Amino acid sequence: MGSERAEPGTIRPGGRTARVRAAVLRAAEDALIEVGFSRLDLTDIARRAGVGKTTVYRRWGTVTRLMADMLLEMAAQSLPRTETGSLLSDMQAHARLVQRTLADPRQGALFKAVIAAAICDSRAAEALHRFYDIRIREWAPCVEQAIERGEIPEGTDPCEVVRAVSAPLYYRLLTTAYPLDEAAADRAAEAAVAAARAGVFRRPLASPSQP
Amino acid sequence: MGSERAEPGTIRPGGRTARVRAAVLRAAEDALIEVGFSRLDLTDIARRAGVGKTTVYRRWGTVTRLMADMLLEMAAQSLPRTETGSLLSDMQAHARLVQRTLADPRQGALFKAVIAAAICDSRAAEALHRFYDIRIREWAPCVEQAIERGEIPEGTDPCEVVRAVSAPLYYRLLTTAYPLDEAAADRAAEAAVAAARAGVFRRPLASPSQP
DNA sequence: CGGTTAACGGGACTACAGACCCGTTAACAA
DNA sequence: TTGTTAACGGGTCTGTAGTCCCGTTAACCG
Repeated sequence: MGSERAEPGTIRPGGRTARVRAAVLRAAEDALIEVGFSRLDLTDIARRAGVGKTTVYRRWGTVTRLMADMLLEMAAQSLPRTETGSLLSDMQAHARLVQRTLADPRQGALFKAVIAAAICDSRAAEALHRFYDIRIREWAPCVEQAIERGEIPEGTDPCEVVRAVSAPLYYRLLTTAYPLDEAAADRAAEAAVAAARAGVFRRPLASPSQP
Repeated sequence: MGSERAEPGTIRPGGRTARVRAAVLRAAEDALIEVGFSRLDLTDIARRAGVGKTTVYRRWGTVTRLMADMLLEMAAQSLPRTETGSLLSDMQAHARLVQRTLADPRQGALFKAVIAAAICDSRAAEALHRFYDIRIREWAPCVEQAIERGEIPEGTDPCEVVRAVSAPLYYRLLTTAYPLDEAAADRAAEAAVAAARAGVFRRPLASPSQP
């Protein structure tokens, strides 16, 4: 993120290196959509990126590490959240965002691929966990405000509510052939809010939400 | 399943073939746990199974098709469901079953792997969808009885309720590093039941639940 | 039983992903 | 600028996953 001073024995993230990284990540994304996760190979990605394959093998080494780096990049681009006055509307907005993202052929394939990568490699898994941690936390304030408004009980774990909205959409994407439509998104939001109102997501004691 | 008559040009699923299939599926499962999905290769599986690698390549051809066959096998072994007198207890039983399965290192790795396979290959995806369709339907009667008892509204889609129980557990498994404990299972069951009581899973009109 | 042939298995062959070597380019400091 | 060296890239080599050929085994039939 920041710019480092370069002393002897120091990395050089400047111009060329950054350009190579961007080209490779973009090429990897393209290749991912075209040939799918399992058929990805670094030689092909290097060719697409117009970069020496030695470079790709030296910097990333494996497909899954490259995917982990893609996740870092994805996490860096933060998305804006809406803030209407009601928890249901906010969670509906979140659900629709997730639904539109996963339903889009390109983005959907990308998300499936990073999940597959996380299953295959622990570093990719770590990167994926960080990514979702960030994304989920971005929506937590909506839930906190709902608590302050008295819509849902004191002590409710905000992140659990936000996850409860996402979960059914991902589950549907991965384990069924049904379309990810707006109705599914709305149901996910309604279900999470109903459960939150019922006090299901209250923390048991004074323990942090993220152990 | 059934036994066929063998006319010229007919398959021979008898003795040896079945034995080979069983040995290969078992070896694939072992290999999966030991080296992980991404490092699976058919030559190694053939060696583990004590079977000619030509056989494995001829019958399955790719890792993902072998995984699809594993899913057929998994779907064939049906599990018993509990039937207490209350929806919450039934859904808690379901949630605990899913939680214990996914939390078990062996089974957890297996389930992650078949999901990864489904992401990589459309045939494996189809097999996975069938598998979950069966598993989810097995628990639907609990929800139907709850409707008859008047616990939840008429017109509730039973499968959607059962999926709502599983979803948060799978989401937690795939996108976080948090442990899949009993508390998570209970929360999943409580959330689904609360949403069902609120009428979130009623079908919009007289349309079938599975389009 | 014996004949037919689906299915298995050993071993040779091939293509190519990934490793390695070493010369070239261009960040960064002075 | 100029020097230093991190990082890039072309070319070559190698291990091995996956294919192919062909002889062997054992299901299934009559």
